[in-house]
Amino acid sequence: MSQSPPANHSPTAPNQQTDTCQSALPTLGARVRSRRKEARPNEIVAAALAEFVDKGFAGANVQAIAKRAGVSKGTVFVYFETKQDLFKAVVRDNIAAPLNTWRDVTRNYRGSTRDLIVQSMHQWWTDVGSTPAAGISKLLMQEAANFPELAQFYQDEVVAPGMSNMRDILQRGIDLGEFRVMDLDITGMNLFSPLLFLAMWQQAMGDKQPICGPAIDARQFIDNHVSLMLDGMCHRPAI
Amino acid sequence: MSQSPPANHSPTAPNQQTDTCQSALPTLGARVRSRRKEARPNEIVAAALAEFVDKGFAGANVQAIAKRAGVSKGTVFVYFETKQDLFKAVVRDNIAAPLNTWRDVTRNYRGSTRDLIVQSMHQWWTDVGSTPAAGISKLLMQEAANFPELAQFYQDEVVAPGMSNMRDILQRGIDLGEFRVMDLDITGMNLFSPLLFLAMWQQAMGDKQPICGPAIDARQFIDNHVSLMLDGMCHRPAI
DNA sequence: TATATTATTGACCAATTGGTCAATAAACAT
DNA sequence: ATGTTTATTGACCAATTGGTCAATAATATA
Repeated sequence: MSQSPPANHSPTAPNQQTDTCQSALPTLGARVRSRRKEARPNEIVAAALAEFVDKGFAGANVQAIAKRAGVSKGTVFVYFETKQDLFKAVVRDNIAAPLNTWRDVTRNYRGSTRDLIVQSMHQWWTDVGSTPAAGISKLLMQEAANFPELAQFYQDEVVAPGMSNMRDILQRGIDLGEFRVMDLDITGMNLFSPLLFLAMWQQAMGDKQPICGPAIDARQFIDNHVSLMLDGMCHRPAI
Repeated sequence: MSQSPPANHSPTAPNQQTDTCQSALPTLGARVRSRRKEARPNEIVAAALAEFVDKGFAGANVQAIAKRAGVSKGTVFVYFETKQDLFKAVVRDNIAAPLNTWRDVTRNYRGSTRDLIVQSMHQWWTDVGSTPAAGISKLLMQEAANFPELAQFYQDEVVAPGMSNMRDILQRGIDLGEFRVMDLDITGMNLFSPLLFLAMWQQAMGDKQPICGPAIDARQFIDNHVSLMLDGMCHRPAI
């Protein structure tokens, strides 16, 4: 599209705002244009993550992303064909890495399954739940309907492996005689969903303005949750 | 499509798309314009709920809302000053009602607290979690940062009363000697957050395309969750 | 130093869309 | 029938924004 008779410039020239870049750090003497082909994609994706998590896909502004990344809008479209492609790159780049290291905890664990669950959850919180990457969950929850292929990707790359890990943990507890027999899928979700919820909640209400009532302490939340899920709320004598 | 320089209009008249209404049911012989001042606001809010939940605030299109409501875009702006005002009306109108009837269950209950929890959760799922109103939670999770006053409103009108209800239930269980002593706030969130998560999850992945792996059965999910939270996963003899 | 290469830019375009308002037609009054 | 009121409409405007591309300046090369 666009026939663009550009010639020298602005032949018609009415009123038009310009897309000024205004790099983040135009300090005196600093190079005005820097050429760093290798670094750009990651910087742009990082900037885009923040903007998308903040505003959602439709609300995100490409120029704002460019500004955050310290480049012009044109540069963004050099490295990513469209806004949608950039969005997909953001999702893909931010969900793959942490999951594998998380699963390794399960495989190499020696102690009781109770301790494994506690440690596994704290680890997930440290590596994912408390990081900007947790915003991806919030984001996909909103945009899943508009990006079915991304939802599928998330399902395959995050949800399925995550649930598989939870099943492994529960099965280990059953095999070792610690836990009673139960439905592994449902119980896995019951066990893990409060963490996902807390992550999304803090993304939405958390460190911004003090919107939410009392801030929730993640460590206390997790410990209390595990205690309830393993021992229950009812009075019962220890075995 | 179609510049339509119709009749006397368009003095300047360049190329311009028209905002056609195209009412949902223009069946033959039907009145083309109907005047129903009283019914409009509710119809528009209902249509807007669906659109906002689907697309988010920024992604929602006022004309699409108007079409869903069977009116023209102009009519929407007769009843609501701006898109933001409409959004606020949607939130306000869809969260107040169900909560009160939900709390009544707690007040009037005679049986065991265990049964109260089970019934209360199933009731919430029926009245809220499984209805379009649950989309509000998903929506606010995304837009809270951009609408701090709405987030505060949600906090005051939904979160605080909801947590208060959970505290009442847990305290009842403790007073009746059913439950051990625990932190009411944290435990309340631990107990309820899986339901909220499931509601948002099904809003995002649920009945649309079969994106998600296996569909989650809410009844089974709730029953399993309550069983875990009250009795725990560990082997223990009944008291 | 001079020349070739290319990463980066920003003015520009085209399409979308929140919001306006004079014209219109459905109800009501006489 | 005739006139008055007003709920509804849709053409229109103005601002925003995803996306383009010829010009530009930072490198590499000769």
